[in-house]
Amino acid sequence: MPELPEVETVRRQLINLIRDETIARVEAPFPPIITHDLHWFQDTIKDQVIRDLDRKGKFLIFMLDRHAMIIHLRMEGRFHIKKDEPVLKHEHAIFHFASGRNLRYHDVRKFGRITLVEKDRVMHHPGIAALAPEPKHLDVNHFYRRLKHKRVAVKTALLDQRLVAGLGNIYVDETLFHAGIHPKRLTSSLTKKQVVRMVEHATHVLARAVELGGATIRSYQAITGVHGRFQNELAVHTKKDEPCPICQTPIIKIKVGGRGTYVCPKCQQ
DNA sequence: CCCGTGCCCTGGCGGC
DNA sequence: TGCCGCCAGGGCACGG
Repeated sequence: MPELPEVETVRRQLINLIRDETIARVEAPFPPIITHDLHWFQDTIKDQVIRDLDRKGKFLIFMLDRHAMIIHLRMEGRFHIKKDEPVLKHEHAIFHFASGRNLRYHDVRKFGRITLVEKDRVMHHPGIAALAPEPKHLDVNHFYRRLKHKRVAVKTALLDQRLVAGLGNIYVDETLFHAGIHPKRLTSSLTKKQVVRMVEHATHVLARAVELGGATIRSYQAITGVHGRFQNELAVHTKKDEPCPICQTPIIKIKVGGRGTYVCPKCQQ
C-alpha cells in the first residue's frame, strides 16, 4: 500500500530520527525478510553509521558508510523507533544503535525485503535499475510512444514501475479519475493529449499527497502516531457507492488486471 | 519480447 | 459465538 507519497513521508520523518546513529547489532526474527545470508548481513552492516536516507520510486535507501541498505515496504511495512520494549510478533528486523535506541521493521504480511549493497552498486539493484522516472520527470513524448506500442489496460501500465515510477493502486485510480480516462482503456488507444493530461494529473496527485503526508487507509501508518491526510481528498478510491464528486453518479468497483479498481462510470469513458 | 497468471502472507470479514 | 474460507496486493518468476 505505501506508494510514493507514503514512502516519501516515511523518509522525511525517519531521517531526522536516525541520522548519525551507529548500527551496533541487527536481530532478524524472520530471516527471509533479509535477502542475504543473515550472518554476512549482520557482520557487514555492523558499526556502519546511517548517513542519509534516500528514495527511488517506492524503494527506501539507507546510505551507510560503505554500503546502502535498500528496503521495499511492499504492502504494509513500517518502522518504529523504540528502546527496551519487548519485540512484537510482526517486528522482523531490529537495528540496535550504539545510542541504545533501535529501529524496528514491522510487517504483518512479511512481503517487504531488505537488501544490502555496496554504495556505488545501488543503481545495479534489479528493482531500482528497472525503474522509470517519476511522473514529474517523465519525457512525455517517450512515454506516449511506449504506451502506443503496448496492448495493456492503462491501469496496468501505470502500475508498471518500468514505465512510470511511484504510482500504486490508490494513486492510479485517482489519476485516471482526474484525467477522465477509464482504467480498462488500452494504452495504444490513448491520444497524445490524454497521455499529457494523465501525466499532469499523476504529478499533481502525488505532489498533493506528499504535501499532506500520504494517505492513511487500512493499515498504512508512517511512524507511530503519525497519520497522513490525503485520504480526505480521495475522489474515487475506496468510495464504492458514494457519489462522484463531479457528476454524483455512484462510484463502482471493478477488477482490472486482478486489482480492485474504483471508477466513475460516467466521467471515465 | 510481450502479456497473463500465480505466488508470497496474515488479519479481517462475510457467511452460516 | 465460533469457525471456515476467501480476499487484499507489489514485485517477481514462470509459461505460453
